[in-house]
Amino acid sequence: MPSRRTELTRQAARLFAEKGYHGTSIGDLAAAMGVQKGSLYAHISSKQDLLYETMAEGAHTFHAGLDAIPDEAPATEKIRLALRSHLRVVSDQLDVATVFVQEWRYLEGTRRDEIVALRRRYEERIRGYFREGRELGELRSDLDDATAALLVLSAANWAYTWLQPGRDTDALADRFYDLLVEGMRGYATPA
Amino acid sequence: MPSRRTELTRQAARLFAEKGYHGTSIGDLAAAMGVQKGSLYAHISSKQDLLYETMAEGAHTFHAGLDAIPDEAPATEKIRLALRSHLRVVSDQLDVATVFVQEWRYLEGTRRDEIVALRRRYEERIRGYFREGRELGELRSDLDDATAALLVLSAANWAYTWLQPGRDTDALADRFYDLLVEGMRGYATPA
DNA sequence: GTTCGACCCTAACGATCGTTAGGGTACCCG
DNA sequence: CGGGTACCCTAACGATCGTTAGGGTCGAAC
Repeated sequence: MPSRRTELTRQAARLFAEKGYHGTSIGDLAAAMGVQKGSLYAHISSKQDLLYETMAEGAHTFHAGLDAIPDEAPATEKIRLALRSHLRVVSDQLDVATVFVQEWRYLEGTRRDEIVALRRRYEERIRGYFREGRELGELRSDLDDATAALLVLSAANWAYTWLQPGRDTDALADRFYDLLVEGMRGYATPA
Repeated sequence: MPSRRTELTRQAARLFAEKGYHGTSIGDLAAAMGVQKGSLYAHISSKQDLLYETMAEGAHTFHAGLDAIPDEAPATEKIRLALRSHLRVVSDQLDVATVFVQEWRYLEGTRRDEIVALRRRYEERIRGYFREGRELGELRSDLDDATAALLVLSAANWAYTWLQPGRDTDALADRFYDLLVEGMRGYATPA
């Protein structure tokens, strides 16, 4: 049985995703919990807490996905698995992922810096896969890996807008991956 | 000399992009105009007006970019030009583009439906280029054009987060295009 | 020289915001 | 039994929200 505290963060993620941080009032949160708004302050010390916790959970989950990728895998495989992981996280925790992408700028103070740093580090891990793939000869030697990483990160970060939970995200990720690796041009696949 | 009215919509786009719609108060707008907040209501009838106008301007500008693409061009060229156009709009009107992507959900009533429909139509025009390219044999016959269009739209819609004004957006667009067409794999480009 | 439109002011409205203080109930553990 | 912990209440706080009413100034047009 989930404690009221964790239930509150769940509802916060849901409402922040749906109406935005500034668009969600403490009263909305309280109503979702079936409680008077003053009562929430037995669990939190400010509304910012809820935003921060949602963001921290998102950052952790995304990073944990990359942590599960074996170091010894080929770089191309790491890219494929990273795409899979990312889409799976977005699908499994759509609310958290939505808030993570959309509402980070409403974080204040040190916490904001912390989350921004985690975001940046995530992007750099992805970029690293591409650099590795180029340097080890798995990818075109003339590959612009920064642009390639940006393309993958765009697809990943945009996913919350269209991904519907319950879909086979692995297959989706593989479709993206295939497209990126093979390209769209006719003669690239003699099929 | 720009009228105060257009200056107001400009400032609104800037502040909405920076702090979000709900994060921007009428007082903030008034301060940016060097005016008392009540005075704004000589120009608008509600805060929503400013959001709607920014959105409408964004929708119009993006569509106008596609309108300039010649019908008789090859589909692949249309895709390349569409990417160029989109990135140029984002760069030239970063505030408007940011609001267009981030704040549309705070529109209310009929206006919201109207803007959402324009968004959808824009996406469909892009998708059409890919379908055309596949059917006319410019692209792989087994191309999943929905996925390919989604990839391009992801890159386009995410651009507001990293694109800095003043950069050569045409070159950027071409890099994206090249990557998408040729793919990342080594043997796809015999150097 | 008066009328008109564009522009801005002050002052206040009712509503809602996030937050606090202080008190209360119910259950578990010693 | 006593103490603690988890949870919720009512009532209010000062601040800020979007919006309105009514009045005022200025320059251009007729």
